[in-house]
Amino acid sequence: MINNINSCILFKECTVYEELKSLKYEIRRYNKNSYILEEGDIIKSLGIIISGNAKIVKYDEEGDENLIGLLQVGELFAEVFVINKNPLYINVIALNDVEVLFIDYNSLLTNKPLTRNLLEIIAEKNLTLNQRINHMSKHNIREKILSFLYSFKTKNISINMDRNELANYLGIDRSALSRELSNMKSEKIIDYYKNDFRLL
Amino acid sequence: MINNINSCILFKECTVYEELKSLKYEIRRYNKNSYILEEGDIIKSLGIIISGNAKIVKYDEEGDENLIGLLQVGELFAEVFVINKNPLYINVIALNDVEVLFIDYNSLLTNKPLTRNLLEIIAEKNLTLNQRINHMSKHNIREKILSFLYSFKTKNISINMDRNELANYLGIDRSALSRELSNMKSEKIIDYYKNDFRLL
DNA sequence: TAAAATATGTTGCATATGCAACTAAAGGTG
DNA sequence: CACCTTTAGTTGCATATGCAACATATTTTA
Repeated sequence: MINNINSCILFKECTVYEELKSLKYEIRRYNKNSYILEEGDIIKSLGIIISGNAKIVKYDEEGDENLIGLLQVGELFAEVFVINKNPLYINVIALNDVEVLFIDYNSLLTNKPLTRNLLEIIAEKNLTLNQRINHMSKHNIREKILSFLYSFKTKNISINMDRNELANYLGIDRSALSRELSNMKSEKIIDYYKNDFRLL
Repeated sequence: MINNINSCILFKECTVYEELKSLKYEIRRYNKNSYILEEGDIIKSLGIIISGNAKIVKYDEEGDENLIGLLQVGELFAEVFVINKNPLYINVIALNDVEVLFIDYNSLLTNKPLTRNLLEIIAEKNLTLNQRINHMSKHNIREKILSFLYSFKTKNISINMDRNELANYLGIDRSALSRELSNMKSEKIIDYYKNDFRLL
């Protein structure tokens, strides 16, 4: 259902149907576990999930699968590879039955609002990556956690990662993260229950 | 001298003079040590260094200056803040007498080749940041170093960072970096002299 | 070329944190 | 509800690495 992506930021302040009229695009369907994009591909279209879920993975030297991210309806993927004409070094795999809208990059560039939105999306990712680097650059776990929590600019924080994901995000060991969270709780620096944190 | 920026990637496959005709822009001059952009500013123009050098810094909680990067002739700065309309959280300071070309973002968007180039620049930065995160995510110093060196895709590597900068880039201690480099040299995993490295 | 400044290497030491292995709690499923 | 799976917390231990302080090497400046 194309309507699903009305909420996609790429179409911010646009009507999907209207914009698509002037674009070169196609809709493709994928079965569970099939490859939507594969390492080495050179792609010329932006992909947007219309229905279903997908994962982005990378295989390391030993061939182990490495989860980079999850894709939900309305999410864009692999934009930077399209823009830079670089061969993909990630894989995008359907987690269930998935529909994808592919928009030809060249035709998208003729559309000013969409181009502006694309720029915004990538610039936003840029800031996000920079933020993560800032957290990771801190010299100990406590500072990493605090850097992360402060970035929410509020005392009450709900995060959308479990402990494992948070540990990966900050580049630390899960058990060490748990340990330090405990310490900080007992020192009354923070309080938390599950994924809700509070700065004291 | 506007000619200095012919090499700027923003003008890739363009003639600066030609493109500027259709753009809203201005050229500003700054004395050594003056602020080109200041934390908190909301900016609507992309800046490009035409002459001189500048630094990008951030002040931490204690007010200590933190070097984020250096700007040379032809380099773009603070693009992501322009695109996202976010207030700046960095400062750009002239290291000597500096001339800056400011191009109004809205008018730039009307120019397809420049917009495409801007997208490329930001996408490229994105990949660079991702790469750095990959290095930093490794679990020990040796792996960080190797991840960094492998990313050059060649056995002979010249880097443009000194040890201190490299240590910061990888998020580790300088002396620990030196130590590990020594170890790797004596184990004949790598060889190096100054900023030239070789994978064995 | 001497002297000062900067960059890199070395080393001892303390400890923060990764790792492994386990326990406890929560969530999901039939 | 009982069972299984997933997620989170705990703890002992070994060690990699941060830190500090110094030594050496290289570059810059006058």
